[in-house]
Amino acid sequence: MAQNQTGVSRATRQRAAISSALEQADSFQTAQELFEALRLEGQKIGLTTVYRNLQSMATRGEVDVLRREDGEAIYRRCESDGHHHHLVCRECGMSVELENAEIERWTTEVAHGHRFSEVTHDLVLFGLCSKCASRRKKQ
Amino acid sequence: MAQNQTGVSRATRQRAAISSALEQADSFQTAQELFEALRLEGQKIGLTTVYRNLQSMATRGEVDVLRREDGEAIYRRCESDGHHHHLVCRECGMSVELENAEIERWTTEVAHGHRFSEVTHDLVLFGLCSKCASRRKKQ
DNA sequence: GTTAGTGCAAATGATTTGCAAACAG
DNA sequence: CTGTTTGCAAATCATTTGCACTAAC
Repeated sequence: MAQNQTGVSRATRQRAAISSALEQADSFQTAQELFEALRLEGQKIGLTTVYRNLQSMATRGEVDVLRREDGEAIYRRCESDGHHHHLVCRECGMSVELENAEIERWTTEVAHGHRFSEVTHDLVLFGLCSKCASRRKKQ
Repeated sequence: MAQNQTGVSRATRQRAAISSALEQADSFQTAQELFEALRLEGQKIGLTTVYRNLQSMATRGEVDVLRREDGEAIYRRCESDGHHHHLVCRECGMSVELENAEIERWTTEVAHGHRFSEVTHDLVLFGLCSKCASRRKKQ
């Protein structure tokens, strides 16, 4: 958890590699997958470093974190900066960013109505993208 | 995963105890918490049994399963039988069941629009219930 | 009696942590 | 130089699995 005391953050080769890998990906992926991808592309990096950087990036809001149906965390660098939702392929992780102001309104209203405070919400749609669906048929 | 071959299911003391504990609870709780609660009330039961029963109950739709923000699974026997959403206190697990037909419509529409199939969705609101909020202020 | 269900101990798998070495500024 | 970041190995922690035993029906 403890990052550092000065609040300064250094530009390391590893962090750059992780950032770059995230930029290119259009899918949500697990820390382990990201780690393997980086190793395959020849990067020298440790799994721990991947976890630590993803965590700090998530804290800074630089990446989005979701939970797969099995509970494993998946990460993605999204296009839109603000709050939004996702439609995610449960097979390949490919995802689409979604927005719906109506839902935002409703959740706020409901939260207040039940006297809840500090409410956040997450809406995730898991399904099978068309690519994965047709790949399945063939086999 | 493999349950049994006949499809028959036996009424055991342990399953009854779990069911009863779930009936009484108005909160989502982890398997471990449920296990401890059962032990405290004097039940002789194993943690594995709790996990296995929760799993089969979830499969049969007898309990709802959610993921806490840290990824841990939480369970609850809900009032409404059909599909619904939840407002959950992140401190005590207390929860409210929610329904919103508009969201159902929208998610289906969006899923189709992006050519996704077999789409399921989950909307969870995590917050602080009024009890936990006031408990916090006092301390 | 048979077979489903239980429970312990051990295995698994993701994520975290301790700590010494490597590196950025 | 000085403090941050890394990376390995070891520790955690939830969850699952193997297997011998117990208990439904």
